[in-house]
Amino acid sequence: MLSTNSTSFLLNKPPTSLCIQSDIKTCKTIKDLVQFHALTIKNGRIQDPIVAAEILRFSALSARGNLEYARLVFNQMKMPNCFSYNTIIRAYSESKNESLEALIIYDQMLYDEFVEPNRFTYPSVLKACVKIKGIEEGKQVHGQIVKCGVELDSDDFVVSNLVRMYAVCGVMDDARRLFENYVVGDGELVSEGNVVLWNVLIDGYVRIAEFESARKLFDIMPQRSVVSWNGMIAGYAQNGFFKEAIEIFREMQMRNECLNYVTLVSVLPAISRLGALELGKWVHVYAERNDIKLDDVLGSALIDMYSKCGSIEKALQLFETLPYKNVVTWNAIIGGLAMHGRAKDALDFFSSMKQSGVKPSDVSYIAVLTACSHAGLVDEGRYYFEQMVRIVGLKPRIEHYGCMVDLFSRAGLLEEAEKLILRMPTKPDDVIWKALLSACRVHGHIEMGQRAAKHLIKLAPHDSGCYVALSNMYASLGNWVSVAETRLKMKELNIKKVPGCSWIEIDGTINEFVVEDDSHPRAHEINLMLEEMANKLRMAGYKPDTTHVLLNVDEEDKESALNHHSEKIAIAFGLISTGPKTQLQIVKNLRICGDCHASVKLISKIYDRRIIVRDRSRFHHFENGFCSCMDYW
DNA sequence: ATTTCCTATT
Repeated sequence: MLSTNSTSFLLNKPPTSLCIQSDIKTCKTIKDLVQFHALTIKNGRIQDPIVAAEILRFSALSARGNLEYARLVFNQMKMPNCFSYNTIIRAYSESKNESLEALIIYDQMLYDEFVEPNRFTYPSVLKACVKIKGIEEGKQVHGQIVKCGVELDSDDFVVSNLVRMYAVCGVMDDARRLFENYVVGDGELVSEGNVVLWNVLIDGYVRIAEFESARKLFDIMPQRSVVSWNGMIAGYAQNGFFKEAIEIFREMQMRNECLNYVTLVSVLPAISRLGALELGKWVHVYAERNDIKLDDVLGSALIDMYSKCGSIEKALQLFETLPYKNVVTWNAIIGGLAMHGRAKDALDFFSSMKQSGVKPSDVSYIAVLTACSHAGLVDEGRYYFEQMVRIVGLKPRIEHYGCMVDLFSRAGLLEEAEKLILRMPTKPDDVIWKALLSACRVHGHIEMGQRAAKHLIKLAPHDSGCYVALSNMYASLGNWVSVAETRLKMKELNIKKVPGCSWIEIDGTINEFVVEDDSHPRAHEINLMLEEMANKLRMAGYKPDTTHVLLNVDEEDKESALNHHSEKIAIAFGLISTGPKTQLQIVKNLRICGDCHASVKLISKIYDRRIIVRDRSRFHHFENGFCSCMDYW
């Protein structure tokens, strides 16, 4: 750009005057502060404890501060006052990895006969204990608080940090006891408007995934802040309770509760996972209309939402508009492209990322390897794996091995996949064996399939996945005796197959269907549509591929079973609920089966609809009889 | 003069 030159010229001009800061309030940068500091040393004002404390505070806590400088200032104080101790302790407790230093200075403070820790000291000291995960240190500090004799243990800030310390360390019994002693006096609930204390305890239950206790407290708490709502949403979302997260979010809107930036960032992953595009769009519009800052963090969450909800183009558009992109933003778009099977674009973005100076993380490589695996780019996958290990020096995680096993297995390089599993340094998990097993089924390699299944059963004896995959493999070979044996074994061990489940969002409502589902209010119309679809498919010359049906029953029954796979029901519902040519978007919990894949291709042509299906591992864009995955999946 | 809770990517 032409204008860049003139701008940088202006920026590079040296400052015309060196104005010495004479008041700390006018200091903007650490340089200003150093000048001011020098001045106070020269004129002796540094001896004034208040001036010294202010200098310390600026260097330790202001946004442009510098902890090293603060430490030097602190070390030069002959008699640091309580305020100075508190300031430096707080700065260290909030530091990235020097929190232990906060405890060391606190210890120093205890030995200093001229100062006593006060109610401003302990929140930071406790925060430092949490940071270093020091429950023993925390208990000691708790004792010191109780013993100090000035009733610090009835200060809101001290108590909520104590409860937080126990809660974050997972000692919920102690956290609860403290909370009850403080909040409930004489068996009566005392409401002091102390929402934070409630939030902290709820957060503790959420952390150990005790959602019943968390929800109970949330429901009865006398007052809720936006943080209470956000905590529940984030907790549900991070633990896989996506519907619950969205329900709470909806309830917030219904009650006209104030939403903020954190609310949106917390609910978006849940929206992404469910593929609720309409709701996701609403969040985007809400942020724009309410001046919620669309920065790299919220931007990354939105990019992930658009790509997981099928709108990879919208994700790309948004990506271009973000002025600042961090490594997560790049990972989101590269992972999105990979999911949509756009391997070349994913690799191009990966190189732009490096070019723009953002260092790839291990997650970036997961995205890149996923892209290779979905497109069958075996050599490229090998190349990037080697690059990651040998050049970038990242230690491969089990997920990276998973991608490589997947890459080899799908490409039919089963021996190489198995070799890698046997020589990888970490113990292969069930995901890895499952990747190999399902490839063995596709490529009809029964001996290796049985070997993989054996490992799988050992690793996850009560997971239905391996039995289903095994029985699938036998079924596709027509070995019904072995299918029956496998099924019997499942029955004996009381292992239930995870039911196939698909959902489709219509007018902002998520409609969920399981196999052979007829519980929907419009079930009758849906069934009529399913019949019509089957007829039209047959007229188009389609022959159902019944090897995907596990039962040894009549061909006719098998066909009927196929027709009632959850994704077909969802599509039928989509067809009757939307106008002609409207694009349909389906999300499925498992991988789409071969028969559904083949028939949805035709359905997209017969009904002239774009149909986007997100299955467990990737996106399929069906249009005019073809699928974007080019049948490689 | 100071202090607490909730934040994205596979």
